[in-house]
Amino acid sequence: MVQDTVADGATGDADACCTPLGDVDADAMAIDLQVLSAMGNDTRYELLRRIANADDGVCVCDLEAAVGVSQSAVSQALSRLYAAGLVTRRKEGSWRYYEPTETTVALLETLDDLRGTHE
Amino acid sequence: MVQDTVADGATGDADACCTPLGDVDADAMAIDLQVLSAMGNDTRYELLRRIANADDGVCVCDLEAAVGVSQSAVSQALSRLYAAGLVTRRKEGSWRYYEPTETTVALLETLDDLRGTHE
DNA sequence: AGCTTATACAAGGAAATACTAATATGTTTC
DNA sequence: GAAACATATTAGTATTTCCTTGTATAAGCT
Repeated sequence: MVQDTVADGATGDADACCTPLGDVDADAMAIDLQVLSAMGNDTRYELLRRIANADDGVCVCDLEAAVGVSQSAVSQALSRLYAAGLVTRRKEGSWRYYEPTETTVALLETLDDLRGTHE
Repeated sequence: MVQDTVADGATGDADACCTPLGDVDADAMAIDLQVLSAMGNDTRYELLRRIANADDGVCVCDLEAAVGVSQSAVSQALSRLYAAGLVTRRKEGSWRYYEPTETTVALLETLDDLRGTHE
């Protein structure tokens, strides 16, 4: 397993205020960024919420009606969510059903908890 | 408390495959999107990780050395993280120390857990 | 086979983003 | 108060993003 890290430019000279900081795991960062940037968009977030709300899989046609963008935009958004590991897709006849992954469920739950409790 | 929701375009006619989907809370969405889009960026994610890694607050000068962008860019990134409620800032002399909020800690932990366990 | 429906892919453009450079503000030190 | 340092703000720009239109693929129907 590659254990690459992003270099810490400040390593070496400890100035008045500057203490060297722990490095960031580059692989983890890449994965997390995929996830976060995929979720962090109006259209995709809403699609994800709707997919997560439904108990069973949701087909694309449902989603198209729900969010205010073209069929093509929905398809692209879903592809991106899929690439980020946030949804699974299953083909059934000519429809395609999307379901949330554990990652999606866990993150949305965390977000809900945070909003509920504080601030 | 306002309980606004994003309208579900498909409400009413139930087609062959289309079932109406639960609506998405607009307030929750706005907050979550602030958080997710703030975190979902290379520079800001790395800053956040470094801030979260440090036990005590981190001052901007540390961070500037660590990530490969200008002082101005770091300042802007930190402002955005602050606006999203992901860090607190405290002034001490001419330095400014940033610390992670509970939101940051919880989300990064969730992401770590997810990466560790599956896939 | 041809038509319709469901979804994906490709190309282009408008809008948002994230940076740099320059300047401003505030703090410490001399 | 002036110089030096730490951070923020502004303005401009290059890149990226996200959507639309148009086309392709694939399945179901007649």
